[in-house]
Amino acid sequence: MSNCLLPDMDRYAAVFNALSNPHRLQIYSLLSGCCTPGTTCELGTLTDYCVGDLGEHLDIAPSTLSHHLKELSNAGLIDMTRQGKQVMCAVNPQTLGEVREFFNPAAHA
Amino acid sequence: MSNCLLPDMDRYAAVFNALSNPHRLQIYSLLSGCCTPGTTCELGTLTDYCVGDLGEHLDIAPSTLSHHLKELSNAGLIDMTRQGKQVMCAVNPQTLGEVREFFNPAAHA
DNA sequence: TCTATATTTCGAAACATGTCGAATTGTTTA
DNA sequence: TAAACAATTCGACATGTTTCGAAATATAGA
Repeated sequence: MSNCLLPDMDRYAAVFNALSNPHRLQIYSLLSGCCTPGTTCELGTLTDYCVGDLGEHLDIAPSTLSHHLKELSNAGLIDMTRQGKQVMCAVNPQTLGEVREFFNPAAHA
Repeated sequence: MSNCLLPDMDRYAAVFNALSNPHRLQIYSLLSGCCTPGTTCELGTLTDYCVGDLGEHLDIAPSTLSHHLKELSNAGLIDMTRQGKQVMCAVNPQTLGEVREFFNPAAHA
């Protein structure tokens, strides 16, 4: 059994590309539960936000936000599900696990 | 003490940007010691390569390789030091540690 | 000093990205 | 059904990225 990651190179590159934009990284951090305004960091506490609530933290046009969310979703970093008028966003835990392994491959051997 | 990462958002975005290109990610993986040709994965075994040796794995022009190495270096992901005619490249362990914390912040609390 | 080897810098072309406003789609409530 | 709210799609523009070849720089050895 190999930990070899080279075959997945393009997929990991796409994941890092999704995190390479400050706005997208901020979105991902918010969903990761890091530094919710008014709280101390409760890391590992994944938090759901609807698109509109995310927008209140970001100072970008709704269309731009939508574009960034699509990129995060396409990369597998977040899941988006409609609930009534709103669309809820959440970290995809499986992809988070894969990225952790990428940087810390010995830890799961 | 807070694990808050928001102040470092732009820096992390720059790190992920450096890893967002398949060629750069392959360079970083080679230096990380993952999947050296002819070996099984010996992860955590950071490996040094000179620029020319990296180029033999990549099928890109030397000038392009040089550009990518500069990006990885600027992001703090690798260190480059000249040794005679050659320039040796190696993973910067501190930045690797910071990225690990980004995805696994509870682990060091 | 001259030559060979290793790497970088420069300039240009092709391509991708981030951003917005306007228009559109989906959903709930009056 | 009509209006209001939430989010997305589309088209356009400015900016940034990837790539190369040619030229320049750095080092070692004859």
